[in-house]
Amino acid sequence: MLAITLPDGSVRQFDGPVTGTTIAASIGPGLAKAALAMEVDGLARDLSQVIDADAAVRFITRRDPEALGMIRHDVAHVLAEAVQALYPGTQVTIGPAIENGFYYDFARNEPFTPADFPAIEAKMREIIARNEPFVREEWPRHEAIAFFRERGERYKAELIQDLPAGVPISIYRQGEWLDLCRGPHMRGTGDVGSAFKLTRVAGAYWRGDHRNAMLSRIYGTAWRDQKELDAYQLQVEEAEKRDHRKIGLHTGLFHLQDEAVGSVFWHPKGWKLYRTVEDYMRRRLDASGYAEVKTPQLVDRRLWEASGHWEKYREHMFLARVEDEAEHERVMALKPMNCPCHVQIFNQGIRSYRDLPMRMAEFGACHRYEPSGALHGIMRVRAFTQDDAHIFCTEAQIADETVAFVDLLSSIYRDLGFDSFVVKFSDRPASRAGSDAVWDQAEGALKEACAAARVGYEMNPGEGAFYGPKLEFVLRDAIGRDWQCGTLQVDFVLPERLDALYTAEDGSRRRPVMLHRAILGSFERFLGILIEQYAGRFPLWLAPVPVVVATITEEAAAYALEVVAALRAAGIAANADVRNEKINRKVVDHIEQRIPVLAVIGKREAEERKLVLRRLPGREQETLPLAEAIALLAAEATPPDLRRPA
RNA sequence: GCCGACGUAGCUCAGCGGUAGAGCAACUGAUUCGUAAUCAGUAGGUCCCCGGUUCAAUCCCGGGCGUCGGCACCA
Repeated sequence: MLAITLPDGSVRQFDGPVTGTTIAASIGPGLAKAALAMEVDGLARDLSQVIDADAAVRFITRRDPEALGMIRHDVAHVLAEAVQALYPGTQVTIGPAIENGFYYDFARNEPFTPADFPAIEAKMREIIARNEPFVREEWPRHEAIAFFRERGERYKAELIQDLPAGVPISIYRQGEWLDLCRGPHMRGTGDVGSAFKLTRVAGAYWRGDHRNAMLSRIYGTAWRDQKELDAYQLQVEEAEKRDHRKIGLHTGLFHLQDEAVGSVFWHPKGWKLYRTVEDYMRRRLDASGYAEVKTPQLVDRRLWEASGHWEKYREHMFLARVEDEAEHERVMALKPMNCPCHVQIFNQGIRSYRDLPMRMAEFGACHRYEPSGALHGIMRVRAFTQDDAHIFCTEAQIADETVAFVDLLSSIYRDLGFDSFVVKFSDRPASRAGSDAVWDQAEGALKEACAAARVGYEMNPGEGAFYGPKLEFVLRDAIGRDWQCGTLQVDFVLPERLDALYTAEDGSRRRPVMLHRAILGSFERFLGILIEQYAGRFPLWLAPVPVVVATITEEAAAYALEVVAALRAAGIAANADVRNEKINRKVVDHIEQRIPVLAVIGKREAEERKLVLRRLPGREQETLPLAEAIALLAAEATPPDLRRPA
């Protein structure tokens, strides 16, 4: 006898080992039809799996959250079978479910192109229509390896070989085709349904290592039903409209061009936005005990050699070779970061423990020769400005400084419209400076500080900087891509390399710890994300043109110019639109230009000295006396930090 | 950097082995019109660059540059 406990607490007895299929059937025909897989004592399993001991069982149906992952995983198998059927000689590798879909990596001499999709999708629908059951088998390891080797599947053979000993080698069959897979799967290929679509092809390195062969990856999306797929595609289209590259160009914020790849040409409106954010940041830093500095752009290679950057990042630095009068060549580098220069300022004179913590900030313009494939709009560029600062402090001060930093960062993100963000903790990378003991200390200090600041984080193993562990504050763009913006890095190495010292209370000379920290990260990246966050329609305090005053008739033009002057006097960078166009046209134009507030005036308003305010792209309007309207707009155009009582 | 796709007017895009087209924008004129595109006209292009094939290349081929999507990288 064995007892199966169901989620509602009820218990069913069975004479002997049973499959999920049998249990589901015993509960009812509806469930028997709906159950795709099950969870046995909390672990996902095939429905066909035999249960031979008392267990808690929960059935997974199409409605359950796990179903999406299963559909995507199963459709990846279907894709692999279809591809091997159509393109003999193609080797399979791995094909996981991912956010919104799935992919499968294939090894094939000739890469796929989107033109191949219709044929592949048609073949996939055939396989799904056949509804072949997924059948799980466990094979002895050597047999599995021999089998895949014989079929020329060297990647699969390698995968099996590298599976840890003791892990069962499970094989899933779907009709004639089979694949190594951990499972679980749904009942058969028919459960995949028809709400899937291949989306793109891409190259991807085998096992994510650039020294390995490049495989051909096919991405797809898959959903429970057509409605979900349609909704997803609509969402993707909407997200694409928020793309900062499109909005930036369209609303005249900036442009990029071939003669300065990776550098931004900021136009007047974009630069206004930039300066608004910079001014805001400067006020926040001033109020938080930071002292701003400015350091050289071109610095002799000696300093980069001393800091260790030369050895590790020379390839990614812009160099300038100059000859002095004696024809000695000097190699200078455009600074790729600010920290070594900040240490030079710290090292001037003799520092006391009384000077610590010393918070040294710079809006530091940096250049890095980023690999061409990494460039992305203004989010990943070769010339950028960091809101950088280095806090020179004692080990004992790390926790307090981290707490203060996280508070400041949270407040700033909130002001700028980001209520939530992800924190990642990146610990020691394989290639690093400093001893393990120093790393233990640095990672420990940062973890303690996180606890003190009550910051939850996810681990990002091996992703720390070469000189120390880091916290990354990650924001997401419109298309769902994650970007590291803020960062806090603990560094015991650079003070050592650049010989930073202070005199302690007991008169001894000690090394300060350096905390490298940034909140926006780079202005370029952050503004790119900000544009996507607001779809180019900023709150009044950020908008380069917060208000446009549009006339209905030329008779109102004089009043319009007067209103604009009054708005500007109140600190609102308003523009007038007195073009000889219909008001309908003006409304459309300013919606497209992402102007947040349109003030419409005609003869009536001019006579009554009023303003009609319309929040674009909305349709509602309110009519206010001029002074009242200006006061309202001025309040809204005030940066949030200046709105708060001091 | 690697794999793939793409590069035509300011923007969005169509097109073709016989030296290019639309819509919007620009400019000119008319219209002064109360909340989601007024009408008419004019002008605008080394078809990314360099080679090659061809009687002839924007189109085909090779190389380069750039952009886009991934991968790798991200001090």
